[in-house]
Amino acid sequence: MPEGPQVHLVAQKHHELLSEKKIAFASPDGRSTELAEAFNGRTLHKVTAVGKHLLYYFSPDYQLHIHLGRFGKFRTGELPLPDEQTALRFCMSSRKNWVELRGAVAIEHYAEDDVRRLTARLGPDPLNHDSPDAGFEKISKRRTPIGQLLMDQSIIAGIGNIFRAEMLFRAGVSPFRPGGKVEREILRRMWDDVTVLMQYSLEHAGRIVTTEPHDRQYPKRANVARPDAFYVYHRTGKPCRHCGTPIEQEAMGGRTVFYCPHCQAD
DNA sequence: GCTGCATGATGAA
DNA sequence: TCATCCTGCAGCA
Repeated sequence: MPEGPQVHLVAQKHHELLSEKKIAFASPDGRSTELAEAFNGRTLHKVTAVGKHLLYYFSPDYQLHIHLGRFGKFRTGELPLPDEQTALRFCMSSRKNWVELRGAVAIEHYAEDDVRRLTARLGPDPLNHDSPDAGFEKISKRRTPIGQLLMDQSIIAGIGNIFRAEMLFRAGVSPFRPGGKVEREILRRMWDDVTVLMQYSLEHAGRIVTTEPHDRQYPKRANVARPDAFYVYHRTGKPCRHCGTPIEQEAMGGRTVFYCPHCQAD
């Protein structure tokens, strides 16, 4: 499900719901029993996000690291806990609220060093007001297609398949152009643009809308189902909104990239 | 009921 | 580059 903004939104929400509360943990599917026991009864102080990673801070050596992967999903509610426990990986609750987690890739006990290692291997995150220079530097040294580099979390943290496709279209850059062939000025413009798009998503319940104008009215649960939210993502065969050329798709690094062959010519 | 696919990431070859 | 892990749902029979 999640690209950067949705993860940051989860961090905000869980912080509001659970910070400064004593937390009870459970691992109904038994995969994180040990961790649940180690954290049980501790007080949560802060929830933050870096790229697509979540960090729950209890104390320097008791931090909880969660990565949702492609399918991870949270649900929240007020006690009592729901009966349905199918595929339920993890549950955190205060005296008032519960948070359930399914499908996540990582639920881990992090000490200070682990957190340092994580942040060290992630590139700048547009939502954390990082300087993009280190990311630009890496891109300019590579011959790998820019479309693939943008998905690499060690180059820029938080971008996923939707933002990758949409930011390239909005910049008129072909996903196949080698990283080193994308001028610094263009990189800068793409970074600024995707920062705005991600910020918008963060402020609109995680909805991603890259077409203009951004203030169009959308129903609450939109996205892939909203055909006019995107320029190219999942629009294979449909006419480009700018030039009418059919949108194309291609496999790139095991993922599908969508682009307009005319507006994003090499 | 089955199949394939989806906003992710890793480790082996 | 490929196989693998994770869940849910659309599309099909």
